[in-house]
Amino acid sequence: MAATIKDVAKMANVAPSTVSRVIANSSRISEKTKERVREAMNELGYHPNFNARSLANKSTKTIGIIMPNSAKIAFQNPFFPEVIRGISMKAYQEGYGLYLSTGQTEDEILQEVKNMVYGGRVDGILLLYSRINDKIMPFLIEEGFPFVLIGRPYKIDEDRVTFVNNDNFKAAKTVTEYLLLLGHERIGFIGGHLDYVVTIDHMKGYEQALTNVNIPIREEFIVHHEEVKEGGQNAIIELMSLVNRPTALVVSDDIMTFGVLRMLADMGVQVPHDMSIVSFNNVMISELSSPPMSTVDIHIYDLGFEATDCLINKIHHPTSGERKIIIPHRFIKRQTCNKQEERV
Amino acid sequence: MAATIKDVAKMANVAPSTVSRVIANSSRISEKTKERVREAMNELGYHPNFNARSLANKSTKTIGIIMPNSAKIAFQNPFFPEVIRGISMKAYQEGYGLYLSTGQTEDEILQEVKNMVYGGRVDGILLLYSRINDKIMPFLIEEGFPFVLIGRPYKIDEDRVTFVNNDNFKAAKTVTEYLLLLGHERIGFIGGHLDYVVTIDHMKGYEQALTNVNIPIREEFIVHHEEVKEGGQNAIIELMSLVNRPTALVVSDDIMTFGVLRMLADMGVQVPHDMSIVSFNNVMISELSSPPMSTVDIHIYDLGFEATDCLINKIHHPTSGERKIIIPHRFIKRQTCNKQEERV
DNA sequence: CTGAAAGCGCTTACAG
DNA sequence: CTGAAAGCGCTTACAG
Repeated sequence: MAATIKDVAKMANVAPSTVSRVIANSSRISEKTKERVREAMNELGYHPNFNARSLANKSTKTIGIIMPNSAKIAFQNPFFPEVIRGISMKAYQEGYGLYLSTGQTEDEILQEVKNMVYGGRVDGILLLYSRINDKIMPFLIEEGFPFVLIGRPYKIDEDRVTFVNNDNFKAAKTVTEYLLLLGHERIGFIGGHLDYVVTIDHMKGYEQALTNVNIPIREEFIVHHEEVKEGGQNAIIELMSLVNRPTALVVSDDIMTFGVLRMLADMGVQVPHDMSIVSFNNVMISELSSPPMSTVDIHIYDLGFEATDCLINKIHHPTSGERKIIIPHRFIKRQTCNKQEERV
Repeated sequence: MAATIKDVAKMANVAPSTVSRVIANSSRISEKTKERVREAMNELGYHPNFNARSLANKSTKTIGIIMPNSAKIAFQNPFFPEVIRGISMKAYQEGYGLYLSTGQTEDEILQEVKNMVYGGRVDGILLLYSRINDKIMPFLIEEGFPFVLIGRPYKIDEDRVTFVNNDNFKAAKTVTEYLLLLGHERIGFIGGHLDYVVTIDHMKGYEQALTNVNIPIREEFIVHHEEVKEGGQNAIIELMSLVNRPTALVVSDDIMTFGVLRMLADMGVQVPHDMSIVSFNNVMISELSSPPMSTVDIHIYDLGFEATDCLINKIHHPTSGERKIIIPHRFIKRQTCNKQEERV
């Protein structure tokens, strides 16, 4: 049906191998024949067959993107589209395509990854999340397959994986200190599932800030929920039911904060007057909350962009060492934090 | 490196063709040899090479997803992640993979589509948007390549394309009538770029509702912006600067409505007391606006799911006719609409 | 500077 | 029920 390299060769009166070399723009072919071949290609509307090329080349020029149980959780949070934006931009620049994981459970995803790797469907993989006891990363390490993690590996394997991350510990410590300096002493923490390394880092930063000023860590002030939307709302119910409520909150994710703000408004609790809040991510919509939320911009787009850069590097230079990149964060002060007055 | 069909054949003492048939689970192979071959496959950790299979098969088992200039606009709006969720689910069920467009300009995207089609990179394509004067769809029609449109084709080509859409005209008409029935007479419309068919349909529905009750359409009440976030905010400035301001608004997109609500709050305009608003999409975060927005749930997930179903059908039965599917919508009343009192 | 040939790892008529 | 052979459309040593 479609024109092949043979058709072009015939029309240009050369061998198929020559056509192939013209496509690759080999310097060993004369300008004259290049011209002739190119004309034939245009004439026939020739386009190289991707699968044939991949098979012969053992290179697909495509990157696999692995999200945590894709449909259910991941795409509910604007973090993922935004990180994919960054990935997409860099991938396009470098002529790489994007292949998306679709599995729901971890086992399904692992199976997909195996198919990608063994089947030669992608040249490298981007892991968009970091979870403890995850099976995907160990598999990739074991296989020596090029991949880059967005986030950081938990404890072990630190030196065996390239990753792009924020300093989430420090960011959480800083915003907690900020609340402390505003006079808050009863500060709660709302985070995602403790399986996620980012949650752990946020929590540790929060705890460290409290410990540094000798404020004991109160278990009941720390709540975790997996679902970002309902999670924020449920967390608030728990926290506001305490006899001794917190006056300020560190929330691990902006979408959770939307839930928190919504629920607080329903309860008639004024933010920031009655409750101060700092959050993380600064996704596109964060500035549109009511009131606009103070949050840590983690430069999600850059995470994706840099990770893709690293990955493509690894694909091209498999033996180059592992890299650890920290994308700087920036605290964006908006209107969800207040000085806490002394009022017994 | 990786085990091939030949290695398996050797180990199981059969011909490569037999191994291939075992993979395809051909009924012409005896259970005995199937068992033997499968053992060998396990032993060797065999996984079929994807590119070889695609080349021989002329089928890739992957679907191309085309978004409007991917990075910049598309992923800013939760519509796209949500529709991809639906796509992802159905694709996974049917054993299809997802390949994402990454180009930024229309020309770049068209080039990508050509590569996908001519290069045999995907078996079918999902167009996630419908824009007038778009070059992608005509190309796909011309080539007779399997694709499904989410949205509807504008005027021409109605009968030559399979599409999955909402009745956006009717939905817009209904919500406008709702505002009318609440006593509003000065109703504004904020929409996306008029290139998008969905914007046109919303606007026509809005206008029809007004015309039906003999309210003249006022140009200055209709504003369009492409950017969802800034768009909503800019639109409000324009509308509130009018001498005779609207008392109610039909807004084409929930994220725009977030911008509208934010800006209105800054201006001290009370919603719904001073301004009623209805919106479209009901994305995940819509219920978390302040106040929670009344919006039309268009079942985005279903759009993606059904479109994928249609596409896979088309891939399997290329000659079956074109289908037009309308996903039902549902108006979700929350707290952004009020009865309009008579007050000169 | 160019060509003939082998090979990438599968599938699928064809033959038996 | 199974095998030998040709073919999918490229690339790339090897030779000249």
